[in-house]
Amino acid sequence: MDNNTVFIEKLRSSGLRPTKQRLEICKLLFDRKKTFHFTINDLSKILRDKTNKKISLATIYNTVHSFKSKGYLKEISINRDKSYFDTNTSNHHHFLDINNNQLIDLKNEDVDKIRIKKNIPGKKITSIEVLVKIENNN
Amino acid sequence: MDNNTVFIEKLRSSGLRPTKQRLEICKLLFDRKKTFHFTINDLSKILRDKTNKKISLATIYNTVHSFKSKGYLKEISINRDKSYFDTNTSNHHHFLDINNNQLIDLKNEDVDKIRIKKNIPGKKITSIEVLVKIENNN
DNA sequence: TTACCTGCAAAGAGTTTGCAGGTAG
DNA sequence: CTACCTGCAAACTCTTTGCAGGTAA
Repeated sequence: MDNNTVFIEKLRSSGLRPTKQRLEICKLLFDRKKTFHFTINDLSKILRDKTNKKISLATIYNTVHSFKSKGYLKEISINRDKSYFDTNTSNHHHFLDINNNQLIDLKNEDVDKIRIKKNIPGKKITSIEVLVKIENNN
Repeated sequence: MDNNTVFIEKLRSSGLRPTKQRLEICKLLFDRKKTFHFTINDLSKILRDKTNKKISLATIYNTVHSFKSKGYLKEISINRDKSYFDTNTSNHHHFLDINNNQLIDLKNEDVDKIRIKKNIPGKKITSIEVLVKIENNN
């Protein structure tokens, strides 16, 4: 199964038709070995540089949000300036370098298992996210 | 030393003159036993209800931000819709109830000490924040 | 009196939405 | 052919800023 088929499948399963623009987005997001952290604005700029034409924000937003709903992308809340997305959808934590606002994945084995000793009646835990802020040593 | 004196001191040490409006804000933020989590919008509404007049957003923003810089308030990033602030400025973690977007403090002893086994050369860790998302059990 | 503050309204940034023409199925 | 998609621009939300009159010291 080649990449293009995979992308079309990803789009269809997210309830989206495979269009030229969306396939470009897929290529950028999913055709890579390493995790990719990005904002909508990053994505828009990279797409413009790569394809030499503008893919409209409406398209980028609807595609990214559909992927997020389907679980193909994860949203990370690190500040309220922008939304950050992560192509690594597994459970994992992050470093945030506050000197350049860059996210770095922490593998699960890099963090001891976290045990929460408090329980809220009637509620269950759905996720545990650790954000480790780092800065230059100087 | 009565509360008012404390508030005036807090304002002055944050580089702000004690004005009627700012003292109202102090009363709301610091005259309480339990931690208070709020957004600027919450604060604005509560102040309007309490004092029966509108304290302008400009005043609320500049006061809250000065308190934050001085370390009297802490900002918490949980999503990009709004900025959340916390009157508990000690190191601690949070539950986020995703059914009602409510924050609940986790005392330090409720979470095992977190050890990060990965090291980024040239960088040092400045903080470790855990966000535990919870939802209704049903 | 002087520097700072307040309230208002306008400006900004990121995101979302409505619409008219275009494309996948 | 129909439903969905694209690009554009306008609308929205939260936050920040500029300004003119007001207030603390």
